Amino acid sequence: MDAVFKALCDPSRRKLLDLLYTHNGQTLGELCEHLTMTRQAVSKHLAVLEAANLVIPLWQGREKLHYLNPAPLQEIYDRWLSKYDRPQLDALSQLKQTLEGNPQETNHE
Amino acid sequence: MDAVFKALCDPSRRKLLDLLYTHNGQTLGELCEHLTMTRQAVSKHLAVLEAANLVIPLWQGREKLHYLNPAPLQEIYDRWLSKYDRPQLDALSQLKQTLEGNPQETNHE
DNA sequence: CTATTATGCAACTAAATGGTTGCATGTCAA
DNA sequence: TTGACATGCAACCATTTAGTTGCATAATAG
Repeated sequence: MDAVFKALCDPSRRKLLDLLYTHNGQTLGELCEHLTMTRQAVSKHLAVLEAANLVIPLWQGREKLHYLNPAPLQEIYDRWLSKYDRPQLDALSQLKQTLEGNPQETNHE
Repeated sequence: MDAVFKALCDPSRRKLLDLLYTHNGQTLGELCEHLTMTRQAVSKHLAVLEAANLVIPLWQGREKLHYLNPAPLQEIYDRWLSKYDRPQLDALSQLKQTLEGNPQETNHE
């Protein structure tokens, strides 16, 4: 899961995922057209995405087609993000209660 | 949003969020007890989390209480992650169709 | 007032990161 | 077969990052 978070923290890599979202199965060359860095730099980013299993490559002759795999994103949500989704966790409401001197479980002693 | 992704990519910072999830409003010193690095290192991590608005500090005398703010996580999901949640985007099924020679919209030409 | 406690600030270091350039390899087309 | 095209590999560089140590400041306790 660490590899997925690492992969997502770079904006260029998130852009690559967005590009594959709108047009799946693109080659390295095609993806390069939408970024301002060299082909090798894009290739490295794709390697990181592949290592996180977010992109699955398929060789077709001399072309390498890149396919988006959203499964790790789903896992990130299910196993980490979803537990923070409870609105009652909202810090501001808790702060308000703290400032009101209203002691409760989640407060510091 | 970039700040939030950056904040999340470090496992120590995710652990801090988890610690605040289980016990909100902890001081720097309390949080340090659960990590193996120096107080200053933890302090830096908390600064990153504050910059991303994931942690909201509240000074109480000489103690700084740290409160979890899950709102940016919700935003990450709503504005970025949620669009990848459609199962039909699954790369493997697309690859299968590609390999079956079944041309479709989402394919490369 | 003095000690101790909780935190902040600044400088430094090692390692990771994001990018480059140059060259090699394999596939397709004429 | 030859040349162009798509990609990979490796070395290198600059910046960021994650951590350290040392010292400063402010609040509480005795």
